[in-house]
Order: sequence, then structure tokens, then C-alpha cells
Amino acid sequence: MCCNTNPKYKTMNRPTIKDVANKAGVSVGLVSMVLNAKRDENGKFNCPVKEETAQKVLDAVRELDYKANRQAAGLRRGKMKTIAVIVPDISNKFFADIAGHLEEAAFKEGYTVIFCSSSESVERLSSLVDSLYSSNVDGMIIAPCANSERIVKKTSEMGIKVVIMDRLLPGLDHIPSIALDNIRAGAMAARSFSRRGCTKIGVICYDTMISSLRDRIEGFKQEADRLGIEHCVTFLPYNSGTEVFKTTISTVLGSGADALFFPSNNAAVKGLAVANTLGLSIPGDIAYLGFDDCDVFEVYSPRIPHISQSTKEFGEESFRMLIDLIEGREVSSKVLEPVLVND
Amino acid sequence: MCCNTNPKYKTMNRPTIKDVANKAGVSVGLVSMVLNAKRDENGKFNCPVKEETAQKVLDAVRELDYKANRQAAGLRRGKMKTIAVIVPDISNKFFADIAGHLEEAAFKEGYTVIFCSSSESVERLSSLVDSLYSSNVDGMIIAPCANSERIVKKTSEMGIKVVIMDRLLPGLDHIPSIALDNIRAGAMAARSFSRRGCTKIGVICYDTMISSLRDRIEGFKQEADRLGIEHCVTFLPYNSGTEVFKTTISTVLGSGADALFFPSNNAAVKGLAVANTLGLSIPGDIAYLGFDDCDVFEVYSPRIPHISQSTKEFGEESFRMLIDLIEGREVSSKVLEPVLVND
DNA sequence: CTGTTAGCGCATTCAC
DNA sequence: GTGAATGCGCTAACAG
Repeated sequence: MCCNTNPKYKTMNRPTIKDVANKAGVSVGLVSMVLNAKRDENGKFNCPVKEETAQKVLDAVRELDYKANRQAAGLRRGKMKTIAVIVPDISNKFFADIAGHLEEAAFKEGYTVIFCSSSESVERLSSLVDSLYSSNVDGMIIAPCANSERIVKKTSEMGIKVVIMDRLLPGLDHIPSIALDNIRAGAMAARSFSRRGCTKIGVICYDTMISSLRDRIEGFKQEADRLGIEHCVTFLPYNSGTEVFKTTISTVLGSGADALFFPSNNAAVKGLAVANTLGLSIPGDIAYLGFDDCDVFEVYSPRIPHISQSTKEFGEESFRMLIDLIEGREVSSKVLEPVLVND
Repeated sequence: MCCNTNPKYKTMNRPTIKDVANKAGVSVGLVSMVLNAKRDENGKFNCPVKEETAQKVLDAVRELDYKANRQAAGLRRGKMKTIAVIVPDISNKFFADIAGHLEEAAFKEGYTVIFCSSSESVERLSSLVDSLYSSNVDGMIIAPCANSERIVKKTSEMGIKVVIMDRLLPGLDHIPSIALDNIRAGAMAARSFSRRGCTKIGVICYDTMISSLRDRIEGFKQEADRLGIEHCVTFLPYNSGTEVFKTTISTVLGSGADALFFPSNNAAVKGLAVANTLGLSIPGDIAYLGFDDCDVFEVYSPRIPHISQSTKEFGEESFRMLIDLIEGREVSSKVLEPVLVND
């Protein structure tokens, strides 16, 4: 059926460009040309091939169900039309949503996206970068985990096009990034509680030292101080269990807090469940403010106020930035605006 | 710095195997040999190279920070040491967990895993398969969406090694699959309610016609009938909003049901939130049974009973099956056992 | 033990 | 407009 019958190279038995050329009665060069030619709005090829020849090629392609080998093309061209996205935790809804929008945007431009999860581990991130580098991806969008500035720096220095997402890294200002204005988000939170007449706010979050969380808390503190609102911040070990949340929330409320602010989605959801367990009515007994667009916030009755970041913007913009970078255009970092929902 | 200075081929300016060979003062063949040789437990190479030469190569690799080009290797070898996993929804915790375990298992064997999400769309699945096929992945693990038997069949016929996961497809018994004993899971649910003294059970789920859901309901019905327990099943449009859940649950309970069974995780979580909103106490007012290991089930007080499938087994076993398939070994389909938790 | 070399599938000059 | 020839980085076969 196919031309590649040389038993020495037991490559998959697929139609190659040569098979197409044979079937169409033209040369491989022509086939390649036709297949890679851009078509204008009328469907005409804007390359020097006879319309008739092009049709023969297309027919052969269809008959053989030929699919180009991206590997060979990439090898020859030096570009794979593939980008990789590395997030700290693909099971986090925020990143999963971004992944969806990113894929959407990339698909439209003919790019393939590969998703990987670093599991908040520097070692895993490092090994992922190596593997993806070896696969010749054209670029990477990285939401780095804590303490990964060395890896990300190295990645960029290896010549890989990199866009940093969601979390900023110290000392890497020269690498384009896209992140929320987290300082502003924190301030927003403080003002929201102020409007609701709260007097003492307990802030609860995991103690992962990532910039986004740090900035949210920093922004919150500054604005709360300015507004003269009392507050206390509690850091919990990463992925603490229910019991830890329970005692923490009890303690915080026992100390006189009338409001809770969870500056990250997972903590906010867990906190909500625990508040339920403790028989707390929201907003009856305490004011609450979560982060990101979690289903539960909308499902709750009444809806839970939260600060939202646009996963659509994150996905689409980060992709655009990376493509600009890959294609040699000037790219500058981007700051997204937080939005208060259900306030 | 590197050898590839031919401006005609503007491939990425990376060290190639040739650079390593030059630096080490040996031939490219030797470098390839050393780099691909397996090492026994003592770290010795079990291939005919002098220990000393091997060391020279390794040194050169380290100095140049050389990383092999998998593309070229894959092209030449006909194998990419890469598998793809396509799930209907990467933001579903069940699949996200499987993804984690799969990656773990694959990593140990030197395989790279690519995750993709079909968004429950046949068209998206089809385009993903094409793209992955073009990338020469060695095999795919597919959790198919509804009505995708044609695509999966075609994929398998194209010569791609395929393992079907989680959901079975009619007429594709010749393709190895791994799935839960969903009939049994359904029966388990019925018996759980029976033990708890429930008399009428409302079953609520999305109306996606996938085998897993169908079987769970089928198994439930059979066993409930055998036990003489009343039941009624309500199908909701896929991803229905809160309001739909609210009215449905109200209706079901209004009709005299004293228990709710949600045979899929997302519906179970949403149902739980809505039950909260309605002021229902669980298990005080109604008995509840969810599916899969969702955080909220454990966070709730008292814990919510649910039927669990081992994502670890799914991940590890599906990978093992695919590798066996790729390496030409005999592979037979696998059925996993459900486990009742918090009962 | 080690060097040499062909060719994987494709894109791209350069002739004609 | 089209065909032929070259080489991307690598592995595997073979020669020495």
C-alpha cells in the first residue's frame, strides 16, 4: 500500500508525502508546497501551482487519508507549532479553566498545546522542562511553583521562549509575564469588608510563598490599615486537612473576628465547608470573601462574594504573548484587573 | 559554539550529538550508544563501551548541557516514548487525579505523557487524535465522550495503539479497556441504602449517555428491585444550573423519597450544595450517596458516604496496558472493583 | 571496542 | 510551474 517498505526502518506503516506524490503523479516538493500554502479568502492558493495540480494533490491526500508527520516537518523547519503549558496543579479549577481557554485560542491559530503539571515541585518542573525542550516545543507558558526562579531563568537562557503566568518571580523582570494586580485585589477585599461594616477580619491561607498570595495579603493589609480595620493573618501548612481549618477558624472567630477572607480558591472552598460544619451562617454570623470563580460560591445561597480573575484573559493573552515572542515581536508584561463578584 | 552553523538551516542553535562527539573526541555513533545504554544496578553500562570512553562522553554532555532532540530520535526510531491521554474534561477531579497517577507511572518508565481534553465534544476529539497522530505518539489512552465510537474505531484502525478508559463503547470489544464494574457499583449503592433503612431512593444524574452512568443506574435498579426498594431516576441536562437542581431535588423529596443517589461526582457535589441551601440535614433529613472521592465528601460533617473508584489503579493499570500493547504483548480488558466509603 | 554511513519524512533551494 | 537534490539530528547496521 505505502512506499516505505524498507524493512530496515520499521517506521509506522503510514502514507508518506512520497505516497501522495506517487498517487497524484507529481513530485514530493509540489505536494509539500500545496499542503503548506496559505489560501486566500476565496480558497485560492497564493502560490505558484496550477489550480489543477493542487486539486490532484488534495484528492490524493484525501484518498490515502494522509496526515503529515509533524516530527519530520518540525525537524526540518526547526518549529513544531506546539507550545507547552506548565501549571503547578492541573486539578486546580483556576488553572484548568485557563487551560481550556488557552487550548481554544491555540487551536484557532493551528497550534497544539501540551499541558503538564509540576505538582508544586521544583524537581518535577525541571524534568518537565527538559523533556519538553527535547521535544522541540516552540515555547512554554509557565505558572511557576515556589522557588523555581533558577529553573525558569535557565529555561529562558536555553533559548526557549517563555511567558510567566499568574505568579511573578524575583529577579526575572526581563521575562514577559502576565498576572493579576494582586495588590489591588487585596485592597479591594479590604474595602469590600469595610463597606459591609466589618470591624475585624481574619485572613486565612496556605503558607506557600508565591507572589500572588503574598501581594494579595500585602495589598489587603495596607488598605485595611488605611481604613482602620483590624485584621490578623493565619498561614496554614500547604493542603492542610479539615481539622486544621476547623480549629483555625474557631480560634480566629473566638478572637473577635466578624469576617473571613480566603485569598486563594482551594482554601476558600475548604473554609466554606468547614464553616458549614461549624454551623456558621453566611453572611448572618460572619462576612465571607473568597477568591476565583468556584462553583460553590455560586451554588451557595445567598451567593458567596469573591474576587474573580478572568481565566479567559489569562488564557488568550498568555497565548498571544507567547506567539508574539516566538515570532520575534516586542512583548511587554501584562497586568490584569481583579473584579469583585456577588458583593 | 555549536557545530550547526549552516545558515541555510536555521534550526535552533543547540548543541547536537555532533558537538558532543567533537568535544569528547569520539564518534557520534558512540555518543548515541552511551546515551541510550541501559545501566545495571551498579551504574555499569551493559553495552560494549569502555568505561573510560563513556565517562568522556558524559562529561562532554554535562559541559555542553546537551539534551537529545527527541524529534530526530523519534523520526529515526519510529518511536517517540510519548503517550497521549485524552479525557473528556481535565477539570473533573476524577480525571485530574488519574492524570497525576498516570504521569507518575509513565515518568518511572521514561515515558512522557501529554494530556488533552476533548470537552465532551466528538469534533474536538477527532481533531486531537489527528494532531497527536501527526506527532507520532506511541499510543493513546482515551476516555471517550458520548457517540465517539466511530472516531475511536478509526483511531485504532489507523494503527495507533489505543486503550479505552472509564467508559466502554458499543461494538469495540476488541480494543482493550479498563473500567469500573459499574453494574456492581450500582448494586452496592442499593444495598447501602437498604442497610440504612431507606424506603424510596431518588437517583439524579446528567443525561449524558455514557456507559458508566448507564451501568450504574442499571445495576442500581436491578438490586433495588430485588430488595424491594422504591426508586425513581431523574435525568438532568448536562451541566444544569443550580435552579434545575433545586427544583429537581425538591420535587423528588416531595414525592416521598428519603434518600438521594448521585451516580457521578459533579452532580453529587452540586446536589450537596443545593441540599445545603434547602436547609436539608444530611443524614438527618435524607440519606445521601455520592460518587468518586471529592474533597467535600470528606470535609462534610458527618462525612458523606460515596462509592469510590481507585484513580491510582486507573492511572497505573491503563499505562501498563498501553505499554504492553505498544511492546506487542497480549493485553486483555480489565474491570476494577468499586469501594464503599464512609458508609 | 569504535568509526562510518544510510536514511527516517519533510521543506526548501536551485535548476530546468 | 515543476522536479531533483540536500540535509535537519539521530539511531542502527556494518565494517574494521
